[in-house]
Amino acid sequence: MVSTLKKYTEKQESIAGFANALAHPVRVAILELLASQSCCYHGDLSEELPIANSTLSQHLKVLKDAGLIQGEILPPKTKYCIHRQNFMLARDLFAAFFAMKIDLEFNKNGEIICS
Amino acid sequence: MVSTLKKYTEKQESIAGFANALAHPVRVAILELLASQSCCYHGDLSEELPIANSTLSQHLKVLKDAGLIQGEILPPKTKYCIHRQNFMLARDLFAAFFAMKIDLEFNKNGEIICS
DNA sequence: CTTATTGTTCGTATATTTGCGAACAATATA
DNA sequence: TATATTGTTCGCAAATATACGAACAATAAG
Repeated sequence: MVSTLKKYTEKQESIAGFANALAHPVRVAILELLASQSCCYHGDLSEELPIANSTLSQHLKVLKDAGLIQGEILPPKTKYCIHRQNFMLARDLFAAFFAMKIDLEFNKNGEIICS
Repeated sequence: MVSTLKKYTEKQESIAGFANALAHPVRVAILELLASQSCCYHGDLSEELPIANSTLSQHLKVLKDAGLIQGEILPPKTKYCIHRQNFMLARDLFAAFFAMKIDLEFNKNGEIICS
């Protein structure tokens, strides 16, 4: 890696990364389940979700790689929890992003007035 | 379509859909540019972003299909704006999602205590 | 009518995502 | 040691996503 030419800001990359982790409904569901129960075992999640066990493992890996959850192997079970600090980081990033000022002006027909 | 068996809730699907639109840094950048200038023409965006024109069109289509922006053809130019209502809807969905209660308990070693 | 301007769509190539079953790993138990 | 339990990883297939240049469409300008 000679030169790391950054095309986007760290923040943009971070938002995109977290968004990517949330870009599948089952992963949203997983996070909601983890949050509602504080912690969950793979087996608990498996019972609630309409996907194969191996597929669940993959989605959990995506969430883990994104930093939104953490896993702990307690053989023969595996315990997953929300990664509180990163989850809050994601929350703040999205909040800041969506707080962008959107100053649109409309004419009396409801059409947007552009400069 | 005989039966529409829903595997996930509407909200989960919506969050995943909006997240998918934000899952690429250039699309985050596009929204930031659109917000900062209220409106933008394709050409304005093209100058700011490190991608080919045709690629930009595709990303704009993703954002449009997700409902986050709206486009208006004013030949020979095309004007894009943030879709204010849907943008705010996305903001609220994410805010509600991230507002989930995460009640984790920790022991004195900083390890998470699970039920 | 020809040419220039501005974007979109098409065709193509490559990479990533998603999903599943089978095989495997690690431990506990009989 | 054999067996059961719990998940992960592997291998494969199908679908999507990403990117680009070329071709195209629509209008304005010469």
